[in-house]
Amino acid sequence: MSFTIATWNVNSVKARLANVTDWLREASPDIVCLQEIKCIDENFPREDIESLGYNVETHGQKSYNGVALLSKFPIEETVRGLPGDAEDDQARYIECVVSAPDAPVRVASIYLPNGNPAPGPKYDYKLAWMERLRTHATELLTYEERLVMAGDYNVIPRDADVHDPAAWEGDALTLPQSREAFRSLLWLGFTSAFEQLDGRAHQYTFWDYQAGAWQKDHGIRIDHLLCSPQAADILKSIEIHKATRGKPKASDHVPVVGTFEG
DNA sequence: ATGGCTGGCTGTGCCAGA
Repeated sequence: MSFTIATWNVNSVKARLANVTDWLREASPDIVCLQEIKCIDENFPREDIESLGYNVETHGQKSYNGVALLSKFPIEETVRGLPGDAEDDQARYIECVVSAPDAPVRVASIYLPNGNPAPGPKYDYKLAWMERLRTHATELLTYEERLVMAGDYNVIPRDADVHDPAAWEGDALTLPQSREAFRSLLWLGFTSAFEQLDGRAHQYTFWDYQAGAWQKDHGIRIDHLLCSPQAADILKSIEIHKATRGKPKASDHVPVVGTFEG
């Protein structure tokens, strides 16, 4: 039996509620990682989502950031916040164990810091956050279970993942240190779903609201699904739901959906 | 084009995003 895991940075779940519920109805993903919900847990439109058949876990924050995990399957346990820094109050990580068909799958919804301007304190925070993620992922991989870390990584992995590499030179999303930190995550043993199963150039997941970026297809690919070996073994396909970017009141990101055969 | 949209907020413009 197959199931799907999606990731989508919605850029405010309240402003995007109609887009989100429309897409959940049309695509009917089994597990969904949301980022940038931009609201506290109490204000998440829980009933609207639950009525579509989802269990809901949130890790919200006022105005900024905020992540959530939706699942048609039961959610057995939840971790809120990326371990490793008790001082960090930004809601950028939630992890759940979900009772997927045949076996549990551990799923993390990740909103990695943007890091601009670089250099500077925001870039330092980004790199420190990536190092904490690497440490946590290293521990999770020792469980040898199905693990998918999906989200907005705010890293453009290759020059082929941006319309004009020169225009992004020096940006925190492309700097060599950012790419190296992303690659070092993969080297732990993760499979990046798109690069493994598709890998084509210029397949974007984000288009800026400004300067007609969508109309000119000036995008970047920064939303990724990273799979542990046990998850990669059952990964069948990966799809970027580009059409959602053309809808009224669209998020600047689109969903990315992986299909797994349990 | 060193920021041209969009969202949140206690705001009457500013910060953040990528």
